[in-house]
Amino acid sequence: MHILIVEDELGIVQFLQQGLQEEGYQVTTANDGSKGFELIQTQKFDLILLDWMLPKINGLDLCKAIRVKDQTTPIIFLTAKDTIQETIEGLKAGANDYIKKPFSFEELVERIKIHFRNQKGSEILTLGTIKIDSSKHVVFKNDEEVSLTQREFELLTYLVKNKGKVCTRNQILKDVWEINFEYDTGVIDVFMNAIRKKLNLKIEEDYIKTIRGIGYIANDL
Amino acid sequence: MHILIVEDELGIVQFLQQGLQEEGYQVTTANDGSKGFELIQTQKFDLILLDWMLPKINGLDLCKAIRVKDQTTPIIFLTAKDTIQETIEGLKAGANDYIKKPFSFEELVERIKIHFRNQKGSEILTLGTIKIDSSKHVVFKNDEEVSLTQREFELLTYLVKNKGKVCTRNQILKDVWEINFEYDTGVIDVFMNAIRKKLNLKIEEDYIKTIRGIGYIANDL
DNA sequence: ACTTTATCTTAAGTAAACATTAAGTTAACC
DNA sequence: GGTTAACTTAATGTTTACTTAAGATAAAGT
Repeated sequence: MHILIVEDELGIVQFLQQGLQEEGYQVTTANDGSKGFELIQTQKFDLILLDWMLPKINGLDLCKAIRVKDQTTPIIFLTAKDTIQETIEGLKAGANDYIKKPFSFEELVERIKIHFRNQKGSEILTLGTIKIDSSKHVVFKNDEEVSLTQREFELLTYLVKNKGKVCTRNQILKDVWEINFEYDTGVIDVFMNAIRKKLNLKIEEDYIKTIRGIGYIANDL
Repeated sequence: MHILIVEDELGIVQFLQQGLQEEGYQVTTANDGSKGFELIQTQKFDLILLDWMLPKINGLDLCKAIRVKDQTTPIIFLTAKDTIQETIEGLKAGANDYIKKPFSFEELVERIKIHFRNQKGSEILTLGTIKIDSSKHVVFKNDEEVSLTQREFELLTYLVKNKGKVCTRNQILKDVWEINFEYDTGVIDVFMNAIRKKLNLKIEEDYIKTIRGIGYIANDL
């Protein structure tokens, strides 16, 4: 789960980043509104924490800008403003939640969890920095989208689902290609090559290793 | 949209009921926890407003009891308690939001809307610059009306409702055409072609992408 | 170090899936 | 009952992915 923090006060940023990372989240930070906006254009986040008062683009405008393109990613405002009118403005701009400073870290974590539990099971498999979202049929490496064909996708998914276990060529042929008889073909090699190329995986010491004479194995490092 | 209010202070109940009804919501009330629990067993609500201090069963226990059976209906706590520890307890029990008394009616309404907009049928669906008004059965692209036939409309709506998720050909055939068996037909292609033509969507890099070998996916860009 | 064998890599041929058009069929409306 | 619009089927064209095959490279065995 990848969280973006857009906040200019360094103390708060560090406090949040450290705390959220300890909770197991991947955290990216931006110290002003326009930097935050840039990050959102290029990367995919699962949740956004937004300060109200920000240099360059303020939180409210940033929130509106995000919502033009993306209505789904949860946005939580962090703010010292505690007038009701401004709370309402934020919610109207498309925010999903609102926490007043000073807030307790525990409460923030609980509120974050609420938004994640609302996002129903989109089953995301991971292999190191590789993410596979089967409902979207999309693969990310370091949050960059990589386009795979049907077979490439199936093969990669198969290896990742069997992470840590050696998959023999015959098993792969049986489960991915549905070829149930002995058959000498080089198809697997060709697809492995394509996957490694597209995901930029080195043959030696990377997430997918070749077990000579047997097959392949996937592993987080 | 049907809202249940579980609250024992008569003044607040009346204030909320009247206000929410003016906003167009259907409102049902319960003045203690056990009565609220009974209502939930027998009726379906779209959102529940829950007081913390209640006769018979308190709000926290009621919340837990609801969540045993139903994990999805949004629950918002209304409470005078403002200690962080208790806020957290409420969220952990499965509540989705938390408003401290005294609260502004406007803020409450905005928070209610947040939970509804996360749910289904907000009547107007959007896909980038495409707007679908399902109640009026009308589609706009860049605010220009586009006339679609029944099936075209259903197919587009289906894809947009499942925005971000791949819809397989079989799913589409099942859910839009109500064909539940394997059947080789090219109907989907023909309608996709019609939709793309009418909405002027390019095959590459547009709101509706083809996932070769699987189906189609709609996405805001 | 040479041979053997397995895997990697590339390119070209083949097959499958999709896009597109037109014609045929059904259903709705006047 | 005739006419129109919508839906489906079928045929053709186009694109993309899959497979085969063959040469290059790397690992294991002698």
